[in-house]
Amino acid sequence: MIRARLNPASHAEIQPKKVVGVLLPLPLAGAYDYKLPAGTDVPRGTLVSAPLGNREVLGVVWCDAEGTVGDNRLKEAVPLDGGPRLPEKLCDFIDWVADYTLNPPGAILAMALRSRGAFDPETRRIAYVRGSVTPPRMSAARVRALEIAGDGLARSVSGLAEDANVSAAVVRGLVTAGALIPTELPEFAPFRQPDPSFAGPKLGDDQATAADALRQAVTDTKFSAHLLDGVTGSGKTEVYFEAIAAALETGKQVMILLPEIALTIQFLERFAARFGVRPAEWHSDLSQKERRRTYRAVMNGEARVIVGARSSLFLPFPELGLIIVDEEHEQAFKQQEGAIYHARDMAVVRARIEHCPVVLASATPSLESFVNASQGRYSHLKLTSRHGVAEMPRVELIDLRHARDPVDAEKKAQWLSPPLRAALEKTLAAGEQAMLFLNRRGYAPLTLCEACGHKFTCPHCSAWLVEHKYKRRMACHQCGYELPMPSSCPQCNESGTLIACGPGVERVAEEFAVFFPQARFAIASSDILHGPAETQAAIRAMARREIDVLIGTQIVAKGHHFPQLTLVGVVDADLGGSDGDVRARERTFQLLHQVSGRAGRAEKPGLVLLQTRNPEDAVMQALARGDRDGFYEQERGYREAYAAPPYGRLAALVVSGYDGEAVREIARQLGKCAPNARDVKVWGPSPAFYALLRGQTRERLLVQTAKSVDVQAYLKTWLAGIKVPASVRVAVDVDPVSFF
DNA sequence: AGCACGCCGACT
DNA sequence: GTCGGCGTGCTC
Repeated sequence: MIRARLNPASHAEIQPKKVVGVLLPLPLAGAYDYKLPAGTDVPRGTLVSAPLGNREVLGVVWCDAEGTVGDNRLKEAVPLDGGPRLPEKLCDFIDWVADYTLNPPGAILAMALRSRGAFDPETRRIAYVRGSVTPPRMSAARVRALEIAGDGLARSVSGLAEDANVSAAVVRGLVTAGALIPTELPEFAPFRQPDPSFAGPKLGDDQATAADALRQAVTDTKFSAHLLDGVTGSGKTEVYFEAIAAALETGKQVMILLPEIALTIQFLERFAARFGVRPAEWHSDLSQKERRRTYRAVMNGEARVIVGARSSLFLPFPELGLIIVDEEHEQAFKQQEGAIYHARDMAVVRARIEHCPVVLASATPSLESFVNASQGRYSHLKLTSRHGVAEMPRVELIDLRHARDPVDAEKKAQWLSPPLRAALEKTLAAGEQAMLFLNRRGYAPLTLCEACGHKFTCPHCSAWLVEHKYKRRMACHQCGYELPMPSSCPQCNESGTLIACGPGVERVAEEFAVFFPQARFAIASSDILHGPAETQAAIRAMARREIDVLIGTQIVAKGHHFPQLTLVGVVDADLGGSDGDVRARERTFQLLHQVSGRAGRAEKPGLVLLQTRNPEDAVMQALARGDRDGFYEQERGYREAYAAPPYGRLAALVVSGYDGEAVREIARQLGKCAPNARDVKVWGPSPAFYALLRGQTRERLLVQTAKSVDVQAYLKTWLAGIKVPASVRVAVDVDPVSFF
């Protein structure tokens, strides 16, 4: 890091050096006091280079000096060259998130500074153009290189070598000979600007109404929150594109949050079709260089629209005018590692701080957003009709308790019931496509030995090993532990005694192939399709009708449009039904609703068959009746009755560490020393769902309070009363969404 | 997060 | 006798 020294004027020493609080991107309790160079003062947000121990770290001028450390011990922090500064509203946001999540502010700051070298001075690229000299000795390679360079474009040595299909040595030789002349280019190519009027929208009536409301909200330049609530295929994206257009027209920046990177690829295309260029991206897969480029472009305002994962929340937008959270109900928005936060909720907070609107879009909103909208805190923009002529699919339940094969059936099916098979047959005969959905990777979730009862479990996690027939291995889905598929039982050494229990997508596919040997099918799950490119290829194969049936997990649940897909079969609709999680029912509904939305998106009507053992269950009934709002109302009622969120607050403490006894001891102590307070209940400790995860023992405590209680204050008091050894970690999860 | 300081096993 | 394992603790 470069320390810029100001000119040491002779009387500078006389002036007292100003002392300020500097926040370092480290999990320290608070800001550290540093002196500033004599005669200087800089505002909050200014980036400095600060000596810490024997090294020099990046820091941010944050607050007034605390004065708790003696003046003689204070070191000097030097503002970076060029005076780069984080926007003050970002600093406010970081403080807010730190307070809310009970994390040290430095840990949150670290998330906002996740681009190494973002503040280093910009370098220049050397590129070469054709000069007037032609060297006396010309080879075929030289001729080719100079011919290519003759177009006037400036190229790097390697760039020209590649374009002309010559070696880099040839190019370097031409440089030495003076035939190529060096020029300087900016370090990065500039971002191309999205054009709000590139391709005007074609909106239906309710889309236009919603779009107008959002355009208005953007031009109001004040905080507002909007639930953009529309069934699958109703065109939510086109609607919020209009809000984006409005933001671009008024010179504001836009942040778009998507739950996972896999979805960004097709999003970029849609965006480009509307605005002429792809938006800038921000996610963990970016290279060092791309991060630096994008971070700088956001900070200097060159990047107008950023689409990204939850970490985009902490980018230094100087003039943010709109935040979009698409698929706002998705659990992937909840960061579970390190600082635990919910990106959707924090997006609302950032919008409040930035005085700009935030749009939460979903076909199946989170109950929290649904309640906020119905109570008027958010505007509720409903899109009711599907695009064009498509209608919502018919949903029917198959009661697995009765829909069995006759005992003497020749081929006895285990996972595909007779009604589902009949529907598949009919669909295939009509030349249409089908999808089978099972949210479980691999062949079988449990393998056991018939002879001795041995169950295959992960040595590092309290989880079963899942057989993957395709890879011929057993794998732990929690930590990635794998072993080759054994042929005999490791406990009793018997061979041929291992039996697969329960279905995974691979097993459903195997059964499907037995019944439909002519049908072309593909399995789509994250361990078979490696990365977005392969996923995209499978989706394309389906769209081109090279496949009749797609058998997949979550990854096929959203965002794809297959006009010929008229049947969706859900192999196990009860999966993940009742694990004591307040949100389990909501999640089942959301997932199945989303999967159902894949059927019948063009002019052909769709049919969805849900195989269940609980057809009376409210979730199944609501899905079958297509009564989404009825389900939400009922769910809202439960939450209210039990003072569950959003009618009460929850926070979890997760105690973890490799020393199981130490973990349980700290958890016990925490349970004992929980302060008594009005409207606060503490549950536990009890082992977490995965009591062992990646070798670490995990215990959980749950705090449930009335809405009026200051949970953060309660937790602070509680945690202050206990000394935790370094080998044990206590993570605070405010507003937990899962109980794993 | 680094990096140092500090107590217990296999090496020149 | 030392080099070095990573547990614990501090950095304005």
